[in-house]
Amino acid sequence: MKSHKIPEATIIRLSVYSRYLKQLEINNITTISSVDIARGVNGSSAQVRKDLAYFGEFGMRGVGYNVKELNSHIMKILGLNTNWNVVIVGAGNLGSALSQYKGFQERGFRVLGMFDNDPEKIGRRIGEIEVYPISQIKEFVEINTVRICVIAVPAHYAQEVVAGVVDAGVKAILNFAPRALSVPEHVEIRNVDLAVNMEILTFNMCLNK
Amino acid sequence: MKSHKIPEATIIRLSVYSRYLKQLEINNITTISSVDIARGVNGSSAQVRKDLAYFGEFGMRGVGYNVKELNSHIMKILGLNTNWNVVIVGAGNLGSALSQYKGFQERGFRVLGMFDNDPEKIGRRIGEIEVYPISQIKEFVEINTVRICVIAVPAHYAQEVVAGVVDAGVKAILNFAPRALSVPEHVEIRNVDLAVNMEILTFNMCLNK
DNA sequence: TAGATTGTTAATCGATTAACAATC
DNA sequence: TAGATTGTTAATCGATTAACAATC
Repeated sequence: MKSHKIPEATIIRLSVYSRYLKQLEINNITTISSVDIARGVNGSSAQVRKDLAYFGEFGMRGVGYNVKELNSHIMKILGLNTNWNVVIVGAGNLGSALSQYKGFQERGFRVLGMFDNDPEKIGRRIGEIEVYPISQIKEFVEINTVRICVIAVPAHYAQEVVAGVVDAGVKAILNFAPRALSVPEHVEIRNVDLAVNMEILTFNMCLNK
Repeated sequence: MKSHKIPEATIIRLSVYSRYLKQLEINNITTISSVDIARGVNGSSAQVRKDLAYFGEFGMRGVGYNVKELNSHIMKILGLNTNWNVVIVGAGNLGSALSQYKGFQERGFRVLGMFDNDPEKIGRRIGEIEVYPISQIKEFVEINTVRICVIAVPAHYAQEVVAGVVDAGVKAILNFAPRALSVPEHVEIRNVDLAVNMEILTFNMCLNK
């Protein structure tokens, strides 16, 4: 893996390619060209080849890529050759929905537990997943080697939750709270801001008229 | 609004600034500098000023920006000086959670109805919001002047849903299904891919060791 | 006037696209 | 060999950053 400085956009696309390749695998397609990958994901073939070139040579000139092989390379690049344990903080509507989200399971993300501070919610089960008191998160994360935490709490709690889970040893945070959060340098964070996405739509709709 | 070609990244940031400014308003802060906005959203002050400069001059040299005024300008730029009617297709866990999501309501997005093809779900209510049969979506969208549709169905249904809602007159789609969708040119689409976000985290975690 | 902060320009940086030699 | 498609380089395009004159 000759990682020099990989654009984040490349990583996003690799993840999309991977899902598309998985689909092809299921349909028993064995070989595909960069042109056809591009078609499948609404991209350009030059970009597909460039994205892959950051990591090696996975194709065969004149032929294309072996679907299964290429996907397995990409999965490895993304760190998905192993399962990842996840906890979710916030057992509200969003947190509960995420705990059941099939798209996580399919890609090897296992939600082991949810955490909340509401006595009403603690002890309940959402599907297979139990809601624990937030006070137990540190122990839980340590015992279960959890590296990823999803934050689905109201915005004004989010920074406090970060402090707790970072202390517990979490290395990556997926944040759904609409607020900028500070994390130590060794912790990865990504914000999924649902309203922002809506607002890009309204902006563009307003432009086009 | 001197829109020439605005980077999408700028729109995303405007949306984030806006939410931060709202917070300041609530705390009765009346004036703020680009440096302090940047601090509040983990950005740079040059970028804040550049982003705003695409749309006009909203500040006062030597002083800064009036919080309330600036936010009102940004809201207008984003098309948020009015409410938007929304329907959600897919009344599963994710769709249901989104229908209750406070972050949408706060920004003027009103979810008027949910649609599904599962007889089990049709007729149920999630909070205030009723689940209707998908067959009624066209009529519903027309009667209620719905412009935005959220797609929260399994990936293999998504393209079919697009056809239906575009036909019904929807102008913008927020897609949670992990699949590339084709839409006519006059329809805006944005994909929120939850697994992709997780995978950027795992990629980065693997890089850092 | 002195200090602060904007709006804007120019320089830098980075990502995408196009083109093509290599090669199956 | 002819046709196809990769991997890679160079050219283009676009976004970010730095710097500073304008001005409150």
